[in-house]
Amino acid sequence: MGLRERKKEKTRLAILDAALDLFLEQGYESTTVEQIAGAVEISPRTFFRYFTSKDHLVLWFHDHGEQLMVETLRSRPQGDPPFTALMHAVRAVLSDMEGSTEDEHRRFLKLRRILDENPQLIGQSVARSAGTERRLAELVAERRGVDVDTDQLSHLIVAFAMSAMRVGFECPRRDGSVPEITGRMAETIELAERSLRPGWDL
Amino acid sequence: MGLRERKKEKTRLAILDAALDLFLEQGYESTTVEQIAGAVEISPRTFFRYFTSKDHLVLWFHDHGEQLMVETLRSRPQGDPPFTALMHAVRAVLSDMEGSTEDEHRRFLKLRRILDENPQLIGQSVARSAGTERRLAELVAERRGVDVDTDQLSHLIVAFAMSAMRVGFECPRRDGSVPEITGRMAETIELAERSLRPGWDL
DNA sequence: ATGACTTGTGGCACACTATGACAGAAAGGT
DNA sequence: ACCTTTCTGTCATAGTGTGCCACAAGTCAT
Repeated sequence: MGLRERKKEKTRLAILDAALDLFLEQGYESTTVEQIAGAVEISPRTFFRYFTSKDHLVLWFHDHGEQLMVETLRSRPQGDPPFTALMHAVRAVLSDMEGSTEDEHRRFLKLRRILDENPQLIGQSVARSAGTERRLAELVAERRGVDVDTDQLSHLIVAFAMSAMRVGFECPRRDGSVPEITGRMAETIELAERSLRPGWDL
Repeated sequence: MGLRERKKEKTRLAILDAALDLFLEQGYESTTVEQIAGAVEISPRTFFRYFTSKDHLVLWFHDHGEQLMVETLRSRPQGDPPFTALMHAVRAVLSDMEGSTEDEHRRFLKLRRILDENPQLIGQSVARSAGTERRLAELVAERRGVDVDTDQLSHLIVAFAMSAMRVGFECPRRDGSVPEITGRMAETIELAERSLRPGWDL
């Protein structure tokens, strides 16, 4: 990896960290792109070359998770029932989170606090999920050998799986360390699995 | 109802209709608030007094549905299992849709086409749901006699119910008349009910 | 009807997000 | 060193959304 790419990654993280801190200090809405850019000494124009929008700062985590889920789902054996395969994908996201660096944990916890204080950002995050669900539904439909445009169950399977993940992520008892949070998310996932009739997703 | 209120309602609908038509003609993104305001001969400033944002034009339907769901949920007997009560609320939205005027049906079908062509708007709509889910979760938690801030199942019940509604609304085979659409949504809801283990929501 | 009172409207200024275009700086490869 | 590719800052611009104030329109007395 050349100097250029290392520098870019460094800038990306500097922007992210500066933004998260500013959001926590003075709120999301009242922090401007100009301030963020100023804090890392880049021009506002350059900011938009690293993050397509201000919202994107809070969605980077989501984007990472989505990519991981899609990859995991693809790698699961075709014999797995679709919902089971999706649950593996969700657990892959949890493991990834547990296995990441201290810095990333800090960012994640900051992000959580910011989302907590700005419900409209949870909305943005959920909005992002709409696209994710579409992509996952295509994979599930392929597994089930049906047409994604006409099969409702494929969509329902994905929607339930994402619901479980989201509830585990955002819902109750928000504080704690990363392992505590992932632990609780795992509980929610199990709760969802227990709630469904065996064989419903075939 | 005085002249003033009638006039306001008329303006509101004029804005809505003009906007929906413009969105269909030339796309959502490339239609500006100035154009919409021009089409109904009001100032752009006044537009924002009727709709808080451009997005809000596409969310008016969602807002109406949410209000109806909350009211219906409140009116269901406390003895109903929570998910059952929610399903009644969803069905109330469907009946309301079927029972509304021809004009409203036309608006609804236009909106559907617009959402279909602009996936990011589905995202916005889903984002709106985040707030709705929170409010519904509070009602469900109350029914179950638990604390909404610590009980995951209450949130999961709501998330599953809203998933079913959303899948039915946006997913497969988008065309058709209003009764056809509500009919398909009803099917999806039943599918969701069959997928869950009896008594899971107690 | 005439007046006083309340509410809606238009115009203006303004802050902010986001994008296109171009020139110059920095990094990569030879 | 040289040339190419990629990144950066500056400038201009479009569009959304809000506060403010004067004015018009609807409302409600007498």
